[in-house]
Amino acid sequence: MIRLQERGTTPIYEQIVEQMKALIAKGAMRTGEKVPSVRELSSTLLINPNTVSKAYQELERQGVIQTIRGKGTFVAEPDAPRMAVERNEALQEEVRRLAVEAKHLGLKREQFVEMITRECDFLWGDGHAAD
Amino acid sequence: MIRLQERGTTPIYEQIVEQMKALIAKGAMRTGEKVPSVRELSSTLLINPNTVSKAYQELERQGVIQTIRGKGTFVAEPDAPRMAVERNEALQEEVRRLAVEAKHLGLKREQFVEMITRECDFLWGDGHAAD
DNA sequence: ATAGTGTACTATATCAACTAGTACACTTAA
DNA sequence: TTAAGTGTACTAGTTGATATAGTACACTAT
Repeated sequence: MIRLQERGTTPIYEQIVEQMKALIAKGAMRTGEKVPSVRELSSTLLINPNTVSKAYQELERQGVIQTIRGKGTFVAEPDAPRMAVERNEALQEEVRRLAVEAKHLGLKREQFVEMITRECDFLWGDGHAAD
Repeated sequence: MIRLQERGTTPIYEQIVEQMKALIAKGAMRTGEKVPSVRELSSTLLINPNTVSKAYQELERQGVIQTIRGKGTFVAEPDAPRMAVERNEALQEEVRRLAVEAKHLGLKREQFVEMITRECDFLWGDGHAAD
């Protein structure tokens, strides 16, 4: 379900955040579904419970999941993304970075756009659906 | 020319690398042009010369600039991107991350594609030129 | 009661990033 | 030759994020 990369400097809690968001975006986990408990996931990944807790707190801060004390943690409803303004600007900035990187790699405009389009097909669907 | 963000955890040397690549991709600096010396840039940005040196070494590793001992550092020719395979895979991965983030932000497919297209227009040119 | 949930807290260890200072090898020009 | 400017290498030290370990608390469900 979640695989950690030992190599590289990306923090464990960030890897959990990204992969959890990817699973939800792909539809592998759906709204209201229960995610693994802090202790369960920490024992599966052989890491400290505090590290999982930190990841879950970040996910909740972004509105991706919702925690209920004593019950557990669940996938939140996708209607109200929090910090939308700041994260939108951050997304803009990352798009710029990626385009610059693509050009330095020698990619042509069509190659880059095609790379994006392929990923969009996977996430949003192939055709031109409403969402 | 280069502006550092105090806030945030992004290392200074990485900010220099990214901004320098952006300047070159935009055409603000052209092949063969001299870039500021290590000591000059470090004194301008009020940072340690070693930090600038580290950024320049990373840029040379990526084939973006070329250093000549005793003479200075210059924008390299864009013909031979190094580490192309690894960096291409890294670019793929980042594209996935961005698409996931965009979907979590509630963006529709067309909005995301439009955001990309706008940046491509800026870097590669508006029309459908060969490059 | 008991077990399972998320959370909070202190303490500790590790490592990357950054700074400071010094020194060396090289190129260019006076 | 001398002086100034280039990139580079090295040691030493500080800071902050990351992760771990251990303990404890409040809540929920059975």
